[in-house]
Amino acid sequence: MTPKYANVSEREQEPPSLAISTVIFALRPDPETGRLSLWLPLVRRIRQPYRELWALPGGPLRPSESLQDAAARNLQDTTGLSPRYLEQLYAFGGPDRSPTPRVVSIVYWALVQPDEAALARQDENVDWFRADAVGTLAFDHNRIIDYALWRLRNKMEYGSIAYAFLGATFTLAQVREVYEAVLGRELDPANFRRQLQATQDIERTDSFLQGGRHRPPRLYRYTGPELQSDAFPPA
Amino acid sequence: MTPKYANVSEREQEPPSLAISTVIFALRPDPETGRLSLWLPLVRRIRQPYRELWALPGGPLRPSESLQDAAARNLQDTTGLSPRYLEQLYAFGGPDRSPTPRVVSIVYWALVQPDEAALARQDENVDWFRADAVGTLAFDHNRIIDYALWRLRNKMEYGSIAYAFLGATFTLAQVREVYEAVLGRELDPANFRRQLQATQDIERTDSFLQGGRHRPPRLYRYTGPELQSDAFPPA
DNA sequence: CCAAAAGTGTTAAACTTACACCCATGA
DNA sequence: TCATGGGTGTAAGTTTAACACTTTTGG
Repeated sequence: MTPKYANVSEREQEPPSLAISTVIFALRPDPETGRLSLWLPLVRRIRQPYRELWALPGGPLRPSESLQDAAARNLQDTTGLSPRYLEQLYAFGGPDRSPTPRVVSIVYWALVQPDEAALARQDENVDWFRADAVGTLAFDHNRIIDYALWRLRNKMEYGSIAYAFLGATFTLAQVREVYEAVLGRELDPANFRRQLQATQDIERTDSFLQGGRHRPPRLYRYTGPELQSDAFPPA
Repeated sequence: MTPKYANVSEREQEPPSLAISTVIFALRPDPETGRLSLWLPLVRRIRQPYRELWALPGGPLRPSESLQDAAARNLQDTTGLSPRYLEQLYAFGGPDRSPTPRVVSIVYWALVQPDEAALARQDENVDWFRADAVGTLAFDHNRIIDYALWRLRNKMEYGSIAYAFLGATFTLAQVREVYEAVLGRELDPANFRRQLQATQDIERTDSFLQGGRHRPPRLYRYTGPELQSDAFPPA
């Protein structure tokens, strides 16, 4: 048993404060290659510490809102989007992750659909970056993003989160593109399509996506369990 | 956008306080059937709210310790054991999980080896319970335990955490017993043994476990990646 | 008609699963 | 020597993975 306070200076420290941050992922085509890739919004810090550096969107927890609600609000404020998927990532709280007053951050990660062009919400202090090229960020935020990426890829391996990136209907090739963008490797179209169809999570519609350069692919609809639903993990 | 404060009473609330709690799992033989089952220690609350009810061990975060360290200390204090495995579980922070002042709890889960008989550390206010029969606990602690169990079983499916329950050497049948106790179903000994041997995580020793009633089984040693290592997930 | 993506078929290899069987020991 | 858990063998069923092949559209 250690004594209640190791020394006087500790006794006089304030209790650590709490903040909520969010890693928001969206897929958008790379302006150069045209292939889908992962992007996320960052905000520029306007005060010390780390003033002028980019950081994850975040803020304090309000008295009456749940952790999840705080994260969702966060996301709404910085992107204007509603999350299709929102889940707690991790609580970061090392005594040295922030200079001076200690901050414990509970971090959420979210997936949003980009097509709503709301990606356009950029200004001097909010911008989107490729997930694999964010530069040096404030605090331990690079580490946080790495972890979020790891978790995203993990979930992808055996999950239905892919649909959180897509609209109400989609082609099987689009689902494959999502997987390829997130996992960073190519997948066999033939086998992939069969694996998808083997899960009961999607259902074919009678529509086809017109306007492509070749044979129009059939559209499908997600019918599996509620994505993200709410508050709690058992995903 | 919601207004900054919904009403005056909210403005006057204190910021939520932070606590660390720990779900500590150990395997011990059931006093009746003799088969291994999951147990965890709980502490009796000595103050309101929920006075006299059993609850997860926990306490405040000290100024200079990391979240992980706080959880480890917690565990040391209540069981006298060091965790072989300790990982963050989830942060619980609904505005209504505790009457009156709001508390955000960052919960860890741990696996310990029971053989050190330190299970004996029981007194009026600390006792061990079967994980599937804890009764009604304080706060949302039943829910937390359910989630910890879910996560444990999940990790078990494709992981090497099983070894965290065992000593330096063990028989393959012991590993199987761990799996059976946690997953709650029987496994084919023949196939299970082969699957274990197929992973590179264990290595055979030249010793055999003597004293059984039948043919002495060979002892093995874990040689895979550090269990639990520290601070961070990428398990 | 041609290029290219959509979509189907086929087969070898890998991995599960179930269960028969032999082995070695304490009693 | 027998009962029992330790340990090996094996064959059917299922899943994965690679890739050839047919279909349908826009140009």
